[in-house]
Amino acid sequence: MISLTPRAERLLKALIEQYIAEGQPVGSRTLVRQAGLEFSPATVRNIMSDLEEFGLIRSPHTSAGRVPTERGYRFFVNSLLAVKPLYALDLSRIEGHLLADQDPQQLLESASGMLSQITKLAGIVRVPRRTQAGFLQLDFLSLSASRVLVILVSQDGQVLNRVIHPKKRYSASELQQAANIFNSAYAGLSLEEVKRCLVAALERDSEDMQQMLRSAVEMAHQVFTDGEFADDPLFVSGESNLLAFPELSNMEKLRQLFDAFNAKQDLLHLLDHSMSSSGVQIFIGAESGYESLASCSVVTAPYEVDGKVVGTVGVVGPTRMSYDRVISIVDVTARFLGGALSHDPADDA
Amino acid sequence: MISLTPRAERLLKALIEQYIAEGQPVGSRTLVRQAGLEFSPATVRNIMSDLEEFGLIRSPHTSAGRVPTERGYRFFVNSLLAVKPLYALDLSRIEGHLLADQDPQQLLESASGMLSQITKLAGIVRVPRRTQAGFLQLDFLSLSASRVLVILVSQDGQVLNRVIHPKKRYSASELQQAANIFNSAYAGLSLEEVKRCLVAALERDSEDMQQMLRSAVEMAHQVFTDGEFADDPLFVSGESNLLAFPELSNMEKLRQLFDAFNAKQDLLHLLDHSMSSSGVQIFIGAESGYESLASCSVVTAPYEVDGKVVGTVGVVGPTRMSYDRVISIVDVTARFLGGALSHDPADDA
DNA sequence: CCCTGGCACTCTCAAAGTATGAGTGCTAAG
DNA sequence: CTTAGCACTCATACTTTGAGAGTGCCAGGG
Repeated sequence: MISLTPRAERLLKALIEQYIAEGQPVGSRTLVRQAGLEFSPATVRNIMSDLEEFGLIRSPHTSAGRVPTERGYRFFVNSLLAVKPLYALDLSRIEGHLLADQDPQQLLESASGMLSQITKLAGIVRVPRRTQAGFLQLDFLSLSASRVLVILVSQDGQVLNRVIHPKKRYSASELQQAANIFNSAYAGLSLEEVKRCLVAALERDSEDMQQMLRSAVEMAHQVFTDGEFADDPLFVSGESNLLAFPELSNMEKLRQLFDAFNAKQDLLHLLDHSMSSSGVQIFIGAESGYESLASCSVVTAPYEVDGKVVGTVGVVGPTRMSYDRVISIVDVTARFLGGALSHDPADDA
Repeated sequence: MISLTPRAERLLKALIEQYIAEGQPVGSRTLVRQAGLEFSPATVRNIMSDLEEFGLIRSPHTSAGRVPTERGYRFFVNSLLAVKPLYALDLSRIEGHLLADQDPQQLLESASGMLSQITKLAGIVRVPRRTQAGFLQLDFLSLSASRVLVILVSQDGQVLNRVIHPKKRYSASELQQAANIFNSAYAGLSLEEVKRCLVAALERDSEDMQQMLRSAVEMAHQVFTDGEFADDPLFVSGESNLLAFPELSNMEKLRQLFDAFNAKQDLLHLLDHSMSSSGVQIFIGAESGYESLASCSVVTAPYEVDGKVVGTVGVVGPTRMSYDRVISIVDVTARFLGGALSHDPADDA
């Protein structure tokens, strides 16, 4: 554990705040002037020297001021940061955006857009995992002789659809019948449970199973396997905000970063990981463990629907970001979003 | 109309091809050497001088070679370009990508991804307008007391869903009944016709209309108005490919460009416009009419499903792109995509 | 009349030199 | 422990210089 004198802490805090605000390496004199410190630049230099030994700050080169290291940011965030309450303006903006429309998908998407607008960074929202949602209805629709459209609806209003190609051909009424079987058999279960039941049904000896039921199971199983959970479960917006930061103007890295936004793989892992703990989480630079997010920080917070954590909202930006402001915004957004998505018993009061 | 001597045309062609290949202003000597011309650099300079007067090429500065202007590219594309047949490799790659899966949404998305991969530019695909698709089924599902999930399925397998908030509360069976009314009344119509019918039904005096039917009409109408056609009708991919082009490394412009990709508004207009004419269309630089696409070119081709133009595929890149190659690729992609989406009578042969 | 070699000229780019200023580390005195 | 002072370092900006690429124009030759 790093332990610093109160003075050193104060200095580090001032330095990081100054650097976050200006983006330039900050020197001893500037720091004294700007932070109104009651000791001299020389003293500041001595303290800075200590901080540098701790690995909290570093000089980009011999005679430029100091810049926080990732470790410095981490210490700052852990020990020095006083999260300010949000301005009423921001609060009302968040609330306004999240109440505008109630369609879950739209809500999630607009949450992402809102995050990027307010923070001027990239906003990300992890869509609730379908596995946890409750099963509501399954539909089979015949599109052509060999193509059947399967529509799966969960209780929270999410709709998943996929075209499958069953080996055998089915009439419209057969399809209807199959759907009915499922809808009565699986009513009220979670999608995860439904999936388990399907696998179990498949493994059971099928001799005594109605031919129809068996086909239905096979069809439904096709829906549940293969890529089902990868169905665009992530909203990203405001990537272009990141182009404004000079520290990210390295084309090579920028490209990596944008590829990561497109592939979504890394981000998904990160968000899923963040979903397991509660409250705001912050990944500074390499802490995220993803090459593509080097020199970026990610601030996330899981959100709860009806008391259960189902997804995560977050923000991606350069390590030099206003952590206090971003943290509040992400935190509040997660709360509001959860609230807006929850099934209030007094639903339409 | 610009008319050039054959020699000047040949020279312009060589110059533009050289510039497209290298990205550097091309001088008289390089041109002679590279294109194997049988006259001297001095002669080339004289001709270049003429071409410059025509506004087909220009010098970035006094002593750099010449660079094509937009007008030059336009002339090149119109009169000089010999579209090469595609390499078998590319052909098979396109075909492979577009046959991999048959789900229409996935197909469109993978077409966009494939375009960006093969051209190393940004790929865009305009999703078929729902208005033209045939109506297949409508479903009302009650999510909670005041929220009803409406699922609309078109004959091509597209699924549209939206949550509405009817004023009155309905039981599950009432909802079912309403859906039945629609499904029988509107079977086989196009969505556009369905919409017209709904509006007409609303305007008709409702005294003699069953209360239930009336509510159903109102509900369905809610689905069809408000944002329905704006439902993400555009796939964009490979934006990050554009980061690799030095001519687009101006952060300000880059940002504009990426915002255009996100907002999708300008692109949509452009693609819709391109849908009205047939065959490959090319917008060079300012020709597109959109500020954000300045110094970019867009190559598009509409695709047909069952003989009707329903959407557009395209590619966005810097004005300096391999038009011949890109044109073939976009053209072929449009054809394959249309084919893959069409309902072959021998559907599952 | 068109082509070509030659030549002066222009302009960018890169390298090298120079000044400047911000900032440091160290030391010695308070 | 703090502070003032001083020598030192180094990035940055500016200038100079030379090289190289390329042009425009002219005058001679087919």
